[in-house]
Amino acid sequence: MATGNIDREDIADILEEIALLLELKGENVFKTRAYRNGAEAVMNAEEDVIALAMEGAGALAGVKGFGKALQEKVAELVQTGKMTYYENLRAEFPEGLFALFELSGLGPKKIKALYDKLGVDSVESLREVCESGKVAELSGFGKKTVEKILEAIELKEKFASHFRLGSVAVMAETLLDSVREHPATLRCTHAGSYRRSKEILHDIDILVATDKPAELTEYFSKLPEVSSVIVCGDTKASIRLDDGLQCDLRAVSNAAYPFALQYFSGSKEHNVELRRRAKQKGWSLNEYDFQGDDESVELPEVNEEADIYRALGLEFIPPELRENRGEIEAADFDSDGEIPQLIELENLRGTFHNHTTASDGRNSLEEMAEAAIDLGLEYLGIADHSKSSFQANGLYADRLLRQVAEIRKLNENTDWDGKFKLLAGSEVDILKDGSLDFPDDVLKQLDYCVASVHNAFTLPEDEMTARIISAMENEYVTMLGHLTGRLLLKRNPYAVNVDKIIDCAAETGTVIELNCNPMRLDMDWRHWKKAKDKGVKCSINPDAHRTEQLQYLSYGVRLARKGWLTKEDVINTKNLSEIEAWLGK
DNA sequence: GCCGTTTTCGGCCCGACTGTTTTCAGTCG
Repeated sequence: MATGNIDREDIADILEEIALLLELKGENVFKTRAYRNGAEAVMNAEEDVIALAMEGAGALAGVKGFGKALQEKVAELVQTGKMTYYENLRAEFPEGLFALFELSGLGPKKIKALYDKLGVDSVESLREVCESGKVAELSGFGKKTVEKILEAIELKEKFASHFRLGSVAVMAETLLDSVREHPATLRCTHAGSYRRSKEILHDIDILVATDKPAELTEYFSKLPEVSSVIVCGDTKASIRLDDGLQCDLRAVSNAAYPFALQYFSGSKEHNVELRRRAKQKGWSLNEYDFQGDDESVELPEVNEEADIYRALGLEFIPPELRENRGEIEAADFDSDGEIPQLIELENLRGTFHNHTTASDGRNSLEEMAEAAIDLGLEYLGIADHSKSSFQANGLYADRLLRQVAEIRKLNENTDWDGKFKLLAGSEVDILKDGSLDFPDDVLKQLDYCVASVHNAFTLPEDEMTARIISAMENEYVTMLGHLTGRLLLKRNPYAVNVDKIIDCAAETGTVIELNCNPMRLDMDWRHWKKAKDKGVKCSINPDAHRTEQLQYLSYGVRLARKGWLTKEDVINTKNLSEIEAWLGK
C-alpha cells in the first residue's frame, strides 16, 4: 500500500492548495484557515509526520492543528499517494486559475467573479477580457481595476518578484539612509523579512517614527531611486525600483514605533501567536498599542520593542528567530527553554573555503591574505578546486602540494606579527561514487579539507546521500561544502536526505559549511537548529573567489543567526591558536 | 475545520489603502 513518495512539502503544498480552492468556493474563512494552519503545522512539527501518517490517521492526533478531518486526509495521502477530497475539489476548477493568485490585486473573490461571469481560466484569457472591455462592466470592477490587472500581468511576466538577500541589501541600506536624513525623522529602521534576514525577499520594509507622517511618505515616494509609485497615503507609501523590487515605508508616531516595529517585522505566523497571547491576558495587540478588552484592564508601559515581549511573559526574541518555529515557547518565562545568545559578525576570527588564481579565483594568496587582515581576521583558509573540477581549473596533486609549500613559506616569511596565518586546504570534489578527488596521502598533508559535490547533480536521493556520507566518513574530510548545491532563484538543490547527512555529521564529527555566497546560503537555515541540537558544528565560509567576496561573511552570520546558532556552534569563532589546536586534533 | 485551567459551542488577529459606491468590499501585509 505504501508509495513512500510523499514528503512534508508535498503535504503542505496540497493543504495550501485546498485552502485556496475553498476560498474560491467562498467557504467559511475559518475552515480555509484550518487548512493553512495544517500546512504550517506539517512543515514545523517536531514529530515525524510521514511515519505517523503511515501508522494511521489516529497516530497524527498529537500534531497541533490536526483535527479529525486533517488526520484522515493526510493519512490517506501519505498511504495511497492520493487525497480524494483534494482531487474532487481540484476538478471543480480549471488548472490555469491558480496562476491568477500570483497577480497582485487579485484575490479569491475577484478571481471567482471573473471565472463565474466571464469564464476566465488563465492569465491569457484574463488579458483578453480586460482588453475587450468586458471586465470593466462587471460590478465591483472598474476602469482602474482593469488597468491594475493589466499592469500586474505585465509585471509578473517581467519580474519574478523574488529577490535574493544579497541583491537587495545595498539598496535597503541606501533607502534607510535617505529616510534617516529627513529632518522630520525621529527614528527609523528596517522591518519585515529583511530585518528577519530571509534569504529570499519580496520587498523591503522601512519604518519611521515622525510627527509629520505625510511629509515622510511624500518624500519617500519622490526619492531618486523610485521607478514608480504603487500607493502613497498619509501613513504608508509603496514604491517600486527599476529592478521591480517593492519598498514600503510606514510612518507612525514615536509612541507607536515599538508596536509598529514588532508588527511589521513579522513573521505573520509569529505575530498571530503573539496576538493570541495578548488575548489571553485580556489585551488586544495591534501596530499602534495595546488595547484592553474593557475599561478595567490595566495595560503595560511600552517604550521599546522588548517591552512588548516582556509584557507578554517572553524574553526578547531576535528578529531572525521570529518564524514561529519554537522561538515563542523558548522565550516563555515559564518554560525550560531559552533564547540563545546568537552569533555576531564580530565573533568570527577566520574562515575556510576561499579560492585564488590557482583555480578559478581572481586574486593571489597575498591579496586574499591582505583582504582578510583588513577585515580583522586571524586566519584565512585557502581551498582551491581539485582536478575533477576542470571547468574551474582544479589543481592536480602536484600543483596543490606546491601551493601548500608556498603557503607555509608565506607564513614564515611575511611579517604578520604572529597575528595572522594562511591555512592550506582544498575544496576536494566528491566524485560520483563517493570517493574523493585526492588520495589520503595527499589529503593528510593539508591543514584541513572541504569536500563538495560539483557534478552528477541528478543522482537519485539515496545515491546522492550515500555518496556524500561516504565522503564524510573519510577521516581527512574536515567539513562539507555547500550541502545541496542550490543556486537561489536559479537552480534547485540536488536530491539529498539532509536529515541523514546531519546524523552522519554528528557521528563522524564532520563540520557542515554555511556557504555565505548570497546565491547559495547553503545549508539552509531551516536545518541548523536541528543540526546544532545534535552537536553538529558549523563553519561560516564565504566561498570567496575575489577579495571583495570575503564580505559575504555578513550574510552567513545573518543566516546562522536565523538558524539559532551561537558563537559556540561555529568553529571559525575560535581564535588562531584554538583553531590550530583543533585542526591538529 | 480546530480548539478548550473561565467554553464540547462559539469563538477564531487586525488595520490601511484603493476603487467603486455613497458606506463598503476586497486585497494586502
